[in-house]
Amino acid sequence: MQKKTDMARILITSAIPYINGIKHLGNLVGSQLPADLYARYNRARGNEVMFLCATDEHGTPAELAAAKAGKPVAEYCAEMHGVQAEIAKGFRLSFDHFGRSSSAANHKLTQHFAGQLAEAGLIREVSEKQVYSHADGRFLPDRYIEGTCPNCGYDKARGDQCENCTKQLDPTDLIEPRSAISGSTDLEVRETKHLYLRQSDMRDKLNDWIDSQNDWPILTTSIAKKWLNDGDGLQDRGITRDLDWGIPVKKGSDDWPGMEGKVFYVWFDAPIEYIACAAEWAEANGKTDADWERWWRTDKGADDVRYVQFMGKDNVPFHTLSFPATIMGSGEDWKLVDYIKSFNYLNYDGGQFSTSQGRGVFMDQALEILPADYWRWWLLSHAPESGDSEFTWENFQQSVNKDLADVLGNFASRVTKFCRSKFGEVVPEGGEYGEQELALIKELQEKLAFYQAHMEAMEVRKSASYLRAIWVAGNEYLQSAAPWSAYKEDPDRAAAIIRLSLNLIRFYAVLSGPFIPDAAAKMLEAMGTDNADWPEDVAEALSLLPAGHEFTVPDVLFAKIQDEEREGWQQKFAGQRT
RNA sequence: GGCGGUGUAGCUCAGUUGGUUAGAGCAGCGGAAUCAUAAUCCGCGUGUCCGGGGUUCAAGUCCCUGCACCGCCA
Repeated sequence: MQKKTDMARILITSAIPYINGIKHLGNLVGSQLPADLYARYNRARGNEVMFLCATDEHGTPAELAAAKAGKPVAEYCAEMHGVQAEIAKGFRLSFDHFGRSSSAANHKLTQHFAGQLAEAGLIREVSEKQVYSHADGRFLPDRYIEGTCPNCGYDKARGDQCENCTKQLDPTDLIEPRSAISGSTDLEVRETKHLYLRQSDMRDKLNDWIDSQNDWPILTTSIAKKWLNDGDGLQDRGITRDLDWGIPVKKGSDDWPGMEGKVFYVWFDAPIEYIACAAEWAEANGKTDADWERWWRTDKGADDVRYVQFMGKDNVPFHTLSFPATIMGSGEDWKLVDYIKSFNYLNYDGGQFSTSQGRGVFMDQALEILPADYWRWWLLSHAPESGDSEFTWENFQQSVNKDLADVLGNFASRVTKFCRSKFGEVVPEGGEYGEQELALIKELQEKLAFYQAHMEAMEVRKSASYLRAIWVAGNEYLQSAAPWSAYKEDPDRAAAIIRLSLNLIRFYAVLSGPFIPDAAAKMLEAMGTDNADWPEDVAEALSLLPAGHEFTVPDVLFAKIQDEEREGWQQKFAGQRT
């Protein structure tokens, strides 16, 4: 049991997935899944956890996807949020709340932050020229304007860059520009006003803050430093757009003269949703403002909170610079992130996973073919921490069959079935724990310490490898203790070995829960207990199920992936998603 | 073009502030055992640590340089 004084408070956020479509396994392993692992682990250790995620809903891509689906954008987003929430449940992502960046709470907070920043003199107005499309009835972002490249003559150059000659372009450079949405050439350059966040003014402050984070991974700090120091240093960024779908530009609750009809740019309101999500959580659960503010306001109880963010490496600049600039610039006591855990990319069979090209396995497809635990285990034990990593079907099949079916699943099976045939479905009585048991306990105590240390450091792969080693230790013990031999001469000795082994199943269930929650629950259920207390003392934990305690033999925990199945999936997922 | 990353056994990867004969898992080979999802356990690894040069008593581990692949940015 946890002592009250050990209890920590951990705020965890996962990068919020964009609303447009279903994410692939590379997205999952880069943020939501490791965040869930960490959340589950901390809950299991008795810490108080607030784990938040949401959908990122604003911006042009959402509008276009909705138009393509023939639905109003709000309706489209609501629907897709439901789809993503359902899939998250399927993967057992244990969010305390899965919010929406389009929520009322986020509208209010985003407008509030903008007001605070304006008051602090950190916002400036900029008048700029943008392309307006009469046919589309909207301003076009640079990349949605196509035309002929003045440099190389390529006729599908985009307004921001020519893909053919890679030359950086301005939309006005294009010859015969047209809308990439409608193809219309009825375009007009209009003068429009936008708000910019003066990030450049905060460069030194941000730099000092980054410098003070000496325990952050190099991947994280090097990206941040690059943006801070590259060229002319950190640039101011536009925080508004001429769009319909988004959070209306306001200064707190007041109108913002000259900004009528404009919305905040998605990069500005998306991270604020981390905070708003907590407010949504409170509202959804009948809590008060104070209940969520104690996670986010250091002047309202959040000073002892440790805040950890999980994300893919492409998201690092926003989390190390832009969002902190918003927080710091507000002049209010909002919680800043304490640790950023970032991930590299997962590749698929020799190439990249790609949402736009439909390449790889997507979250919904994964759940259609195998239970969540299979994916969770493989993805986490191969998480791209030190560099990009590679998914192949052969590796997936081998790892899952060996680790889950042969090492863990079979252990539970051999122990429970042996017991049932010799002693019945009850923890057997007789004999005592001897030298072999003491040696095992000592070994487990050591491995447990390493497992915990790696989990706390968010070393995902290493945690997985220690967990696996803990499973293996059970098989080693059973093999050398050989209760099937002992039973013939000394049934009491066999009883003691099996009593310990049955306790090991419960022990494994508890330790494995963060990785494979469904199997862990099945193991506990089979052992006829709901005691999922984290083991502090291994010897104590392994005598928790006493002689006479009833259990049941569980069904096969992990069916093996057959060669024909693997080959079928390999083919099925070889092409593009249709 | 600029910046960053990666390049270690057939495969996926570890290698902490440079220090004894470079490691793990899987695959492969041999053996033990037979309780179990033909699962488990034990034993077996000379691989130019991408190439070249340098610093050092000592480099996979630091510096320079070349090559390959990848990413980000412009």
